[in-house]
Amino acid sequence: MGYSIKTISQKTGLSQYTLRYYEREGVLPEVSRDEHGNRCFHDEDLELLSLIRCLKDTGMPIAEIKQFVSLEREGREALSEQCKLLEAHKRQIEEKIQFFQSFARKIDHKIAYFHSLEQESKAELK
Amino acid sequence: MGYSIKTISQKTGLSQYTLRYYEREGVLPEVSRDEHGNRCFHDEDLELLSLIRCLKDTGMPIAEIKQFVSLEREGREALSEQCKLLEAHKRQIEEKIQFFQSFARKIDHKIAYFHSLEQESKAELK
DNA sequence: GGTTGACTTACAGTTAACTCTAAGGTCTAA
DNA sequence: TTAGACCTTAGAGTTAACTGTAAGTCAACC
Repeated sequence: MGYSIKTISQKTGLSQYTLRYYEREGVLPEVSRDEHGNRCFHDEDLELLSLIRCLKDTGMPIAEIKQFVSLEREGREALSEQCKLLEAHKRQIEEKIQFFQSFARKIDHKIAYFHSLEQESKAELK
Repeated sequence: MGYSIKTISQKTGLSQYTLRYYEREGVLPEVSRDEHGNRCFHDEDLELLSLIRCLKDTGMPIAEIKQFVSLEREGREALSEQCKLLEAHKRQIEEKIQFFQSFARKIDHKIAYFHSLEQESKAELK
């Protein structure tokens, strides 16, 4: 019989506000309703949301996620299109990882430099 | 005799608007002026800006960068404080790298799954 | 000596991604 | 039967980080 918005909010870590916002904006396809008009999420929604989180947290803007999700509705004809999007995004993630690693090294150098300054200061006090 | 804002904008890739905004907000310490009141950047500014870019691009909010930079003015007493900030940030970058790597794998699985669906579709057409 | 171009300030506007409020419906437990 | 917990919508408000505009100064070129 499906999950309430509260449950999905807890399971995904996205606020109820955000879930409604995502549906409004078309990031999430229309969620089905129960007899009272309340949202009724299913396992497919949960699965899609997990992919959406993944895309979002790796820096894909929601406009682009929306595009990806809208291809979902077009079925098999759109599969290669979706693959292209994912592959392009994966390359971006990999670039980001490279960036982050080089930044981490840079920060390391800065930290080492700061430590050497501290040692100097201590030496002066003697 | 120092660099103009235009030069610095080109060297750092930050817009002139952004550079002024950073100074206004205290992300950048007060930049010295020439006899006409125009900003006159020096190599130290350039160096600090390169660290600022690095912190920003690895996800540090500018409010926190501001805090880090304000410690700069306090000289040697603040060094260990600055180190702590950098070290904490480095840990965050490393966590992000982990995250990104696991997300990249997840996207890989999705791509593989999509490819298998495509193969299926082709097989059906025979 | 007028125009062009780079700069200045103060302040208003924009964008993305939420986040909240108001006003209301429905169900359950005391 | 009423208080409380849940949900709904429409639409307004917030936040971070810029980005743009307006009005003005100054120097260099034609």
